[in-house]
Formats: sequence, C-alpha cells, structure tokens
Amino acid sequence: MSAEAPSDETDAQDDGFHDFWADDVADEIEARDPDEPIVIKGGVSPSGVAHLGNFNEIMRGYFVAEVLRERGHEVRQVFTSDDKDPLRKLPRKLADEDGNIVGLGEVDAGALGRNLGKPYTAIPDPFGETDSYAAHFASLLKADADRLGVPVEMLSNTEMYENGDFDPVVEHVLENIETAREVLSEYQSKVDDDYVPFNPVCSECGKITETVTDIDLDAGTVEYVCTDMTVGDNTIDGCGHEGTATFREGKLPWRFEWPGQWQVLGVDHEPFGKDHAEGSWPSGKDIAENVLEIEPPVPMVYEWFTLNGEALSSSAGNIVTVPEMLELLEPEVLRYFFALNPRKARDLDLTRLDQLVDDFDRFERAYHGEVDDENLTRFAKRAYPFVVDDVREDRIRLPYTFAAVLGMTDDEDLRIKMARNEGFFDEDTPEDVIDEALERVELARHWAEKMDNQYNYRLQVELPAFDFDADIEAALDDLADFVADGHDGEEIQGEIYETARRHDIEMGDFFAAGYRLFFDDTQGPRLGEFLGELEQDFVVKRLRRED
RNA sequence: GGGCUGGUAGCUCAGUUAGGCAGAGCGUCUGGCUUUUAACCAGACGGUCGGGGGUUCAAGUCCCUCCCAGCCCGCCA
Repeated sequence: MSAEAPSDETDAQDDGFHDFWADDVADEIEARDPDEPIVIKGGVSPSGVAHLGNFNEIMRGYFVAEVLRERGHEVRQVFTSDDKDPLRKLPRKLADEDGNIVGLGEVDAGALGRNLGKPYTAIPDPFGETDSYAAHFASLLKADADRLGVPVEMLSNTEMYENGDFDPVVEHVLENIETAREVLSEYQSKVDDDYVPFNPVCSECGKITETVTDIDLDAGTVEYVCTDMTVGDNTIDGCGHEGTATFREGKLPWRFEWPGQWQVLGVDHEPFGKDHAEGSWPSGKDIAENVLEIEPPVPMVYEWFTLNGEALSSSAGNIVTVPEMLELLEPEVLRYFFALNPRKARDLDLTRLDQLVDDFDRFERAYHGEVDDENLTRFAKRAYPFVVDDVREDRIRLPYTFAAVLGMTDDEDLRIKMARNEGFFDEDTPEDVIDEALERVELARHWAEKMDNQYNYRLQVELPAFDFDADIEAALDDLADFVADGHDGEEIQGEIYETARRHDIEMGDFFAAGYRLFFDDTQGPRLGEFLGELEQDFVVKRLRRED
C-alpha cells in the first residue's frame, strides 16, 4: 500500500492538529526521535476465534505505520501472539482454517480439556492442520491481515522465549525482584514478599506453574513446585513435580511480559483496547519505566465496537470474521471502518451494511473533491490514500442497495443493461470499469441473502399463493396476451401501465400483483424489463396463474 | 463506591484540541422524472447537542454537578 501525500494538506500540521487521527499518533512517535525502524506492535492471546474485533489491534497500528512510512520512516509492524499463556478454559467456539466458526463438538474437545494449563503452543491444533493450537490461531490472523493488505509480522512469544530473546528481561526482573514486587504491588494485591514474577513450565506435565521456591541468578534457573492453579471458579491441578527450569523454560507474568516485549522488540507504539486503559497500561508503563528502565511506547486506546448492537462475544456467537465480512463488502470498506475515529464506540450493524458502504462511497467521492462537506473532505483527503490500495478516478461504485437489486439475476448482460439505464454506465464506459463495478453485485447479493431483507428478490419457480380481485385477474390475462405476442422489456413495462389504466385499477395494486406472482413479494426490480429477459412461455403462464 | 471513555436529528455519524449561526448522509413525507419498486432531481419535516447549573458579549465546545452506557478498580490476560 503506498500513499501519496495530498498536496493541499499542510496548514494543519503546523499547529499540531490533524484531520486524521493517525497523524496525531505519528507526531507523538516522531517527537521521541525513535530509532529506525520504528516498531509498532499489537498482540492478543490466542482464543477460540480470530474475529473482527481483534483487527483493531492490527488495523489501528497499520494506519499509524502507513503515515510514518509516508513521512519517510522505515516501519516494522509486528503482532505478538501471546502463545506461551496457558489455556485457562475451553473456548466454546473455534474457527477452522477457512475462518468458519464451529462449535467444540466438531473437534476433539477432550484433547483440549486434557491440555488445560499448558501453553497454547504445547497444545495440538484441534483441526490437525498446524503445529499447535497457537499456530492455528496465528495463521488465521495472518491470513486475515493478508486479505486486508496489511503487512504484519507475526511473532510467537513462545519462540521468543526459546530463542533467548527474553533472557535479559527475565534476568533483570529477577535480579531486581524487590523493585519488581514493589512496583507491581501497587496494582495487584496478591503481590507479596514471596511473589516471584516468573512462571516455569513443569517439565513433568507441561503446565504453567505458579510456585517458584528458589532463584539461582548465576545458573540462570529457578526451582519450582507444580502446584494447583486457580482459574476463576475452577482449579487446574498441578502434578506436584518439583523441578528446575531455565529462564527459557517458563514465562513472565503478563504484567511483566508486555513491557518485556516493548524492550525486546523496541516497541515505539502500541494501540490497545479500552479494557487495558485502566489496568494493564498504567502498570505496564510503571514497570517499563521503573523496573526495566525503558521508555514505554506511545499508547493509543481504542473503543470497542459492537456487532448488531451487542458486545462481541464468541461464546454468545455474536462475532464476525474477516472472511465473512469480505463476502459482503470490499476490503477497502472494511479498512475504512477502522480508519474512523478510534475513540468512538461504533456499532457494526450488518443489517445496515448499505449505510456503511454508502458512507465509504461518500468518503471516496469526498477525496475526489465531489462532496460539499468541508470536514469530511479534509478527513478524506488525508485518510483515503491509506484506505484504498490503488487511488484512481475512473472507478464506478454502484450504490450498494442497487447492486443488491441487480443481484436478483445472474444474467450479467441484464445487470449491465439495468445499470446503464440508471445512468451508472454510458456508452464510453470501458469494459474493465464495468466489470469492476459489477463486482459489488456479488457482495450485495450475499448480503441480501444473508440478511434476507427487502433486496433479497428471488424469482419464484413455483406459482406463489395469491388472492387477486377479478379486475386484476383480467388485467393480468391481458398482459399475458401482450407478452405472448412477443415484445421486449421496455414495451412490456409500458404495457403494464396501459393495462392498468384500461382496467381502471390502481397502478400500485397491479405491480403488487406482478411482484406477488414472480417474487412472492410486494416489491421488486423494475418489472417490465425484468419480464422481458425471462423465457416468454414462462412469463405468459405465470401471468395466467398456471402451474 | 472510585476511575477511564463515550452520549449531537428516527438511523449512521461529522463538528468538541483552539468558544463564534445546529450540520451531513441515509430514512420519512410531498412533489418531479408525461411509468409502481430501486436509483435520480426538487422541497419539506426532523434537535432540551444526555439533564441541570456556572463562566462569557457569545457554550455542542470551557468549569461544576447529576443521569445513562461500556470498560477498569479480585485473579488472569
């Protein structure tokens, strides 16, 4: 993704106020005079499903990364999978390698249950495709990032421990354990004089343990006992094994691990959700500054969005994945969604996706200077090049709902003709532009089907149930005769009006009768032209209400 | 109970930094395109900017207070 700097975007920069939030964050990062490459991180713990909510972590950082790249910096965007964390409870839903969401019943749940307490990287992939549960999850996220055109480097925490990347951090924290305890105890009441900020992996049962009995800094090892671990209301049994672990055979508690990642990776910026704003961030910042003695990254808190008015929840099934979204809209529309102000809690209402797409189209027109809205135009001038891969003027965007209407037929020529009739294409519109514009039809069609809304027109193969007045029936018979004589769609359309007038029936009632017969609905596409495209015998029989 | 972030038209949202006429799109309604629906054109309707108070010549914007929502304030991440 490359982006040219719009030439008319200047004055705002002088006084520290920008039209695109990513510029504000970029300013803050630049103000610290960071080493190149600038590192922007995101991260999650592998859970059951990689859903769209996780993409805040990736997309928010992405826009900042792109802004910095445009300003001439080298930027490395990384995403850590916190995959040395133990599996604490069984997920209720999982996503398979294609992003389809499946219940636990469809995988070997028993195998998962036996692995409670073990690091995600030590648990087999429930789908048997990749090396581990963690690898499965990471590959889903990576694939989704690719789909959205975001170059992000996936990093495994487990590997970072194995490589020894964390050795200096673990060593430093254990060396300064008094300070570490003191700082963290401000945030966690559990921290006392016995607290050891290191959790070894039990060499016997493979679970993460919490009881360290001795530290040997010279040898770089700790002694531990594999005791029970309390997780919420449940207890994960320890095996009682007493052993020795190196700094690579365990992990830091997350409150230390997060700042540890900042240190190891040299993180300059990290966006995080509102849940971290009050708990983890203050402690992470404090630990970074006063235990690790590093500068914490520039933070950015983003609001969560809701889906169809409810919080995202994989257990409640209220989630959507990137592949699912990309069946309904273009990647750039999804990118646009994440380019909007992160501080606003938004609702992603799938029933009103047309609204989101309309907003995007308007945003795009604003970039091209075609919208009389100063605020929107300023935002679009700056942000659009980061949202759309390939900035061009010749694109034609069919309104989403109109594209949905075109989706009632699979006949591409009919789609083109209808779009032409509505003025979206003219005689000079190049074929590839038309083809590109029509790509939206499949998306909008999926949406209409999935939502089963008013745009979900289906030609009825069987004669629907109906109840017409005698004069309407007579008018339908007349119209049938007209069609039987052989006329094109435009003529049929005209004749519908003529017939209705002749029989002195309400235009709306007559159209409603037509939509009932062909779509079993009260509305539909422009009827005459549509009938003109269907097989004549079929239309005649249907108008005569014959099976 | 304390803290953080939000609350602007029926819906989705700009505008809040740095006080200066309450805005857009969609929806709705009316009319138009000598043709219903979709689209398009014109117009209209639509507001206690969450409530109240304060500062100011002037407040959606600043201050105080209250209400509502989400999150954090055990553990974990």
